[in-house]
Amino acid sequence: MSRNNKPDNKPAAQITMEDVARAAGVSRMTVSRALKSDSPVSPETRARILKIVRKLNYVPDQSAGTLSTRRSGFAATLVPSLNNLHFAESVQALNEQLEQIGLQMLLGHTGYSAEREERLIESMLKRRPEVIVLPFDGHTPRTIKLLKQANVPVIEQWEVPSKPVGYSIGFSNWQAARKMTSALIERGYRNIAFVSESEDAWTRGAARRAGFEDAMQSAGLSAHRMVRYGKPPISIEDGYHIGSGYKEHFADADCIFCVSDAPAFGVLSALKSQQIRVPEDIAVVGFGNFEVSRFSSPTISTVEVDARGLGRQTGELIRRLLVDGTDIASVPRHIEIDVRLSFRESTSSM
Amino acid sequence: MSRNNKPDNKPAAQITMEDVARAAGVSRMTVSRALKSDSPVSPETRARILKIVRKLNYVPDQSAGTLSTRRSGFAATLVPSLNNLHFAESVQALNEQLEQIGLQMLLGHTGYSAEREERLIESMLKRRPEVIVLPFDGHTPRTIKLLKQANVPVIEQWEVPSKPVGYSIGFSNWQAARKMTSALIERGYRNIAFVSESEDAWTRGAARRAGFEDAMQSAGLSAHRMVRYGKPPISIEDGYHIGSGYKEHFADADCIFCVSDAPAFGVLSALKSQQIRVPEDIAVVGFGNFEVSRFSSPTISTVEVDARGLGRQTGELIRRLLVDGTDIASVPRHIEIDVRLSFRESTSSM
DNA sequence: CAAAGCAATGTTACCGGTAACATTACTGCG
DNA sequence: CGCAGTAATGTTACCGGTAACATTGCTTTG
Repeated sequence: MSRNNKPDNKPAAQITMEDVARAAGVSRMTVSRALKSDSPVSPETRARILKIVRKLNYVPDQSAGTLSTRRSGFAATLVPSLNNLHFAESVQALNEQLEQIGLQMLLGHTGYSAEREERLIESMLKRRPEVIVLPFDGHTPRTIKLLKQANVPVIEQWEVPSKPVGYSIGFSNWQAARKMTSALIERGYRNIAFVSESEDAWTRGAARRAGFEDAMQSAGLSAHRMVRYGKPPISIEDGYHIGSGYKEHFADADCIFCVSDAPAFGVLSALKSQQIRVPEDIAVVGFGNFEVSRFSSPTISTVEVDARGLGRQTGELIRRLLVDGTDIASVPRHIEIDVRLSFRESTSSM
Repeated sequence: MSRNNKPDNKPAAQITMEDVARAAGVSRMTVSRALKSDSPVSPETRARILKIVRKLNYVPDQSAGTLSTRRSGFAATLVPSLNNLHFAESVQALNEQLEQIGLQMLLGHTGYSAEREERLIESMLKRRPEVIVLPFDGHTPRTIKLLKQANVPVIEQWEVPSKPVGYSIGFSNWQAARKMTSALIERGYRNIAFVSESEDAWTRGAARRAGFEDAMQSAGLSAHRMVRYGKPPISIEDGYHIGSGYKEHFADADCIFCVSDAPAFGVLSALKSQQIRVPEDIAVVGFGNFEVSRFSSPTISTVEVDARGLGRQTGELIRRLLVDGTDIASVPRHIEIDVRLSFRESTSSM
């Protein structure tokens, strides 16, 4: 039992299926079958093999399996950043679904850069993922080519793509911001300022800003109160900095609409430290329904987005595409995530 | 050029190295060499091959490479949860380092469960990771056996392991909490309450609680004011709930030490809504230096922990172990992350 | 000028699994 | 009783790369 025939004292050779087969007195193939629950192996043989597998702590090498079956078991997943609870939560929810399907997530973050995205995709394609999940922020032409050539389902998240590569799941940030802006106008606000990142050419933030502008202009109001500061993802601290420039930016404004709850909280904090009352002197509005917006004082009005739900639904979509015997043609190309306006203490109730 | 000999109209065959070799009129091996920058290939041949590679959009299949070289290029990474900015940030920082080294992260979250951790490790071992990074929260016996048998560097993060499997990086949560508690006592607080999760048997929260208890007892004070609520990771909302029970839990306390900044913010928020003044009526202290604790009002005293730094240093450790020609024996088995006490407005300055 | 050295490329075998087909030993049935 | 049918297992080849060694044609050197 404790013999050691092989004199290879180099890299402490891994146990292979061959070792298990030898110990069980069967062929490799039978071991392979014993490990697949639906294959025809006699119960006794299977039991014997599984016992040996456990004893030797044998762990199959999936690279070899992948090579043969041409199924990698990988789901390539990109997010803009993990440094944002929304993305982190959606990744976590997606990961839980993937585990159930038996897929391993390959994670990367684009850092809001289309070039980084391209590099990441290229490097992940080497792993032959069975599905590719990525944020829609606009892609480089080469990225699009790579995605198409990969020949696997592509799922774009968060924003509704103008020209979808494959499937998509999310909501129109433009419309959501427009809706919130219109609701604010309806509540009597006229001089609304908008706070967003300074470099958001490709992000959802830009779509929100455009939605804000459209709503203002449609109502005959000016959308010139624009504050751009901080790199995405814009932080509480960035918001605090912006809020500290109240006199400069917001002296004649009656409401500050922020591109996300993080800067909204920061703005709020800065206003309080200047004794400016919210919502009496000025209203503050966020986007995303981060936990902090529900427990700040005053609580922050915001656009509620269900990030966990988005991750979960992405997982369900993948299941339908890869696992279930679904007729692929019947799977919807786009899944709309609904958003809700939530008015809290940081805006007056009229 | 556009011939299609193979009649396999099933899975739209991927382009392989053979295809490139044929197009370039060389052998597979030469193509393989042309793609490795340090291999001896004539400049002209390499240029010709690379041109074809680009034209065909050839992407090598890394499973095949892995099988042959026995190097997977994977770094298995586990975190308790992504739903916590600390972990999310450390993962992001680690990922940035891994990319530079050319490693792909395999991510999983344990959900604070040792059984889930075991399952995840088993499944990741199938990918033959070159390094395994995981939180130290205590492991199942089988997990430890699997880790040792994997025969690759194991790095335990966040807490200093009692019996390290391999390398470790982090700090003693026990000592950090003890230090903060002692400092609070020194500042005159006597009736300090401690807020933590209800099910933290294996988490760093338990270590912090023990450190608190030890400091209190060493000072001859009672550590009986314990509030346990919420599942890890304890949230702002959990903190709010706890803070709402002020009369019940904290009527005779002069300070509330929370296991993390999230519940501290929630507690603070609940106290304010009950017109209880912080720090005049009672002090509030957190742990972790989350961004929110620097911008709440009052700002929250806390234990500063550099999560990004921990992730980055983990990456550097991996580089030393796998890439650099370092003498492995010279690599330290443990890297201590230093923590700092940060006193802000939520505690009186004495 | 022969022998040695070297740069560039090719050949063969193998990594560790699984698909596909082959074989073997039973079982049931006309 | 012989043959078809089936369950259990074995054999062979292959997935797509790369390690290791072989080969080829020059150049260098004593």
